[in-house]
Amino acid sequence: MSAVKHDVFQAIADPTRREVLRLLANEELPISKISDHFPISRTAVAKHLHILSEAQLVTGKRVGREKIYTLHPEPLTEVQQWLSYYE
Amino acid sequence: MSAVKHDVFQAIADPTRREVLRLLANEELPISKISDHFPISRTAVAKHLHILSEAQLVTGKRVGREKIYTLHPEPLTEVQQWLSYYE
DNA sequence: TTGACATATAACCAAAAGGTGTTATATTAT
DNA sequence: ATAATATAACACCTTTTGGTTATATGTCAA
Repeated sequence: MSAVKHDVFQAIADPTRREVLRLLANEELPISKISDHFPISRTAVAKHLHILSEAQLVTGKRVGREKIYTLHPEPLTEVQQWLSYYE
Repeated sequence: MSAVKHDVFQAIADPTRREVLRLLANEELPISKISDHFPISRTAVAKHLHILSEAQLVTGKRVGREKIYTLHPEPLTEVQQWLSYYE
């Protein structure tokens, strides 16, 4: 799970990660709140968030003992541009 | 390679498969011609084509001893629609 | 009819993906 | 000070992915 290993196409390939992005579109959320929405462990959700942050789709800021994740949809334009070829 | 249909998001996650789609955007091609463009074996390319066809992004028609693949970009609209949420 | 060609199929492999549970560390509330 | 909370960091496991090679089958050309 290194710094530039995951690209945006890979990041959005997983349905759980797409749902995470949807959640964060509405509001910033800590890991615990995000993992409440999924039937998997908090550890697994944290890994998904790490992959999303490698793709620069989210950032996490420390607030007290929580880590609050924020959506950054900008990298999705790469997908958009790739798709535009087929319209 | 499961019998379960591959999702279009998963299909386009792989860079080789995205390149295959680009090639087929210009012209229909048999497997052998497609695999000329990649440093991997013909078998590997055939597997990628199988995944793309599970996602309904390509179809293959038998012509003599060749199998000619054709692009069908329609399923990409699912990605387009998913992306539109973030614009 | 024989040989070359195009693809299919099968067995196999290493690495990555997606998950688990446990333990450690930092922060907050009592 | 202690207990509870939130996350991080491991170690570990199973399945999937992306690739290989070898062999079989069907088609075309000489």
